[in-house]
Amino acid sequence: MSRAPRPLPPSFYQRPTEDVARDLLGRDLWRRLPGGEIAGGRIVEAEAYFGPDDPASHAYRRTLRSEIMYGPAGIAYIYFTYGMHYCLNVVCEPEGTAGAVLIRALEPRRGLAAMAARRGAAAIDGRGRPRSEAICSGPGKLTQALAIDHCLNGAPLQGPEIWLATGEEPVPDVLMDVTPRIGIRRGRDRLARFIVRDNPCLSR
DNA sequence: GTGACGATAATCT
DNA sequence: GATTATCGTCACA
Repeated sequence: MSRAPRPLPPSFYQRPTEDVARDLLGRDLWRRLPGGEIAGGRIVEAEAYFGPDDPASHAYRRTLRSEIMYGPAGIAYIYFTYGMHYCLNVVCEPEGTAGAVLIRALEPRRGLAAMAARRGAAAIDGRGRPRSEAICSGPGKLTQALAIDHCLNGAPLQGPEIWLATGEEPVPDVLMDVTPRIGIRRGRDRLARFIVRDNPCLSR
């Protein structure tokens, strides 16, 4: 007996950010692309960002941009950075407490050709086949592959444009690893990056 | 295989 | 005016 895949409910996200980040490994992220096709895959890398005590977090200071991290859980926080890239976060914690998880990498499972086409030459091999380890192996890559931009900032994560689901392939505890976060200057000491060890689709 | 570097614009001081 | 939760390309080994 198979259950229809159902989106993770807001209560999933209304917990300590670190718990959500760890629990997101192995879950599926799906996106209805502008053409209507469903694309996405399995989360293999995620980072937790906290509140006023975390200098790496946008919520270190409460500003117009970071206000969304203080809001209700279960919605998307998408920001633009380096003049070029979007990054996808999921807002966590009860309303009033800041926290979000940055989705950093997916193992592509569906819509590979469409995602690879959006990513360009770097995601296609010599024979024109999608390179699965190059499609969603980074926070900027996966938003490009899935057509995620500022228009989805604040969108609910229960669909229909974007949603997360239980996942068909859970991650065994022995394959989960924790490391410092990537690409930050302050807050490097904190172990808040969660990965599926040795997965070929991790970011660099 | 590694490391340096430029692109490019929103956000904040 | 400085900074940035990134990526692809280019040297060089």
